[in-house]
Amino acid sequence: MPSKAAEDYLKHIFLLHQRAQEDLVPMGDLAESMGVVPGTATSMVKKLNAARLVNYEAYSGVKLTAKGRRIALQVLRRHRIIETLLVKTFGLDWSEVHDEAEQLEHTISDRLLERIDVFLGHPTTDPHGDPIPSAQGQLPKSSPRRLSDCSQGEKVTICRIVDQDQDFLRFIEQHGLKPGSQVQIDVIDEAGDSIRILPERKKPLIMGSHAARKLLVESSG
Amino acid sequence: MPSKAAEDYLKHIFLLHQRAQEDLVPMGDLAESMGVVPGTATSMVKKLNAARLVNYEAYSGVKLTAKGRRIALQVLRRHRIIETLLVKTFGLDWSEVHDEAEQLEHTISDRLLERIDVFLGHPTTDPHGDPIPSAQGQLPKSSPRRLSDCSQGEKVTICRIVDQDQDFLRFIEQHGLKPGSQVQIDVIDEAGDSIRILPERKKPLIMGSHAARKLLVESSG
DNA sequence: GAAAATATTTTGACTCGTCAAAATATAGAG
DNA sequence: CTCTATATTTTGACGAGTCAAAATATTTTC
Ligand SMILES: [Mn+2]
Ligand SMILES: [Mn+2]
Ligand SMILES: [Mn+2]
Ligand SMILES: [Mn+2]
Repeated sequence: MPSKAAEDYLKHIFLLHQRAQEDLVPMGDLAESMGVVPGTATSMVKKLNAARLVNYEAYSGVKLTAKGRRIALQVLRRHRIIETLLVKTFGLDWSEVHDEAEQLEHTISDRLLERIDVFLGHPTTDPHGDPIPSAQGQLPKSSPRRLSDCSQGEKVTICRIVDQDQDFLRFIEQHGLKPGSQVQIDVIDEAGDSIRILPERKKPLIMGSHAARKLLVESSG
Repeated sequence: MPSKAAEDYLKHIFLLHQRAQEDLVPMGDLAESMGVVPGTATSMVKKLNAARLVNYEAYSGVKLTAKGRRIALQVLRRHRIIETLLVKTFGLDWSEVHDEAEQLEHTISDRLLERIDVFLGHPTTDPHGDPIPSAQGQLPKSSPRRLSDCSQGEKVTICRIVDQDQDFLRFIEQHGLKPGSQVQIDVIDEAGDSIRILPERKKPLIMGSHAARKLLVESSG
């Protein structure tokens, strides 16, 4: 029943809520994330509130109701399954599937989605390592560390890249840092705000800690 | 650049033009085909006219310009390739893919479409036997006969069903009359306005000539 | 060839999602 | 505590796509 726009708002509220520890998502953050002017976010959120999909407190922020959360997770599931299909089956580059999925997530029927899920063999993570919610809306939770928090000499496996920016993803790919790749932490330069890492097959590289914070890892072995 | 609605109008104008020998498509027909009120069709057609996608003559009708035709064929290509994907790859029933494709045809990028085309091995007809326009907008033309025009005793192969109605398609399927199936004309009952046919593996059936007109065939062998 | 029937266009209104800019509330600095 | 900076909401407007119903044009009928 919710419109495409409404689905996107719910999804963005969910994601912003996840990444900030705050209970309420501020309207400014939501507007920025949605790429709209703040007043637009306010008016949409009021509609979502009237539809009992969010709880909205003026001047404080917004959070999802159980119903809103359910829809947000469904949209996320669609998005990530579609991305997986585009990369695995049709060979699109992982850096270019996000925008396509952003549209398709609102267009594909439940029936088709489940067929695709079966076709892909029920994948649990998308090409960026993002977990795929189950059809029942369960999000397999794990708490991987950030690459930026690892200690010198450690060997870790990249498991997730939390940034959809095309240029960043291409950068990551060029240095062989896709989910599943192993790297060793070579040097941590606190003063220089950077980290030097040794990918398995590619050349060593130095990346700023801001970028390193966007790579999630788990211990190898 | 054209909106989803505009794409659909162009497609419908193209299809109506094909099926009627008239040069101009009347606004009433277009409105009915689009499922909108006549005034709505008029206002959209005026916009398409302003965008040089159609030539519109008040109180007479509308026809596509070269540019409009190009877009219509692209949309048709998308639609039919998507239907093929849904049936062949994801196993959806051919009677239920039309509505889904009606949406997806406006959502999928050119890049993805070409990947899907490659994945499917460049199909030339969709699950209903409708020809798929080439990427350059060439529509392989053939002029198959109608089942209703066949003569008694003839053996023919069904090659196309020109009706997207779910119930009709399910009826066709139940009697083993999908594109590719062979049938023999058993009895032609002019007075009763019906035709009796013998499918290969299924039971004989009698269908009205209105329905028989929607099945296109070619001579077997 | 006039009257009636039918088709088309026009007008005015509505919803949705959006922006610009004004009004207002809240948070922060001193 | 008061003033200023920042965040949020309100207001008024817009384009897209649509409908209902009135106005008008065209076609058919007699
Ligand atoms: Mn989206
Ligand atoms: Mn992703
Ligand atoms: Mn469509
Ligand atoms: Mn078809």
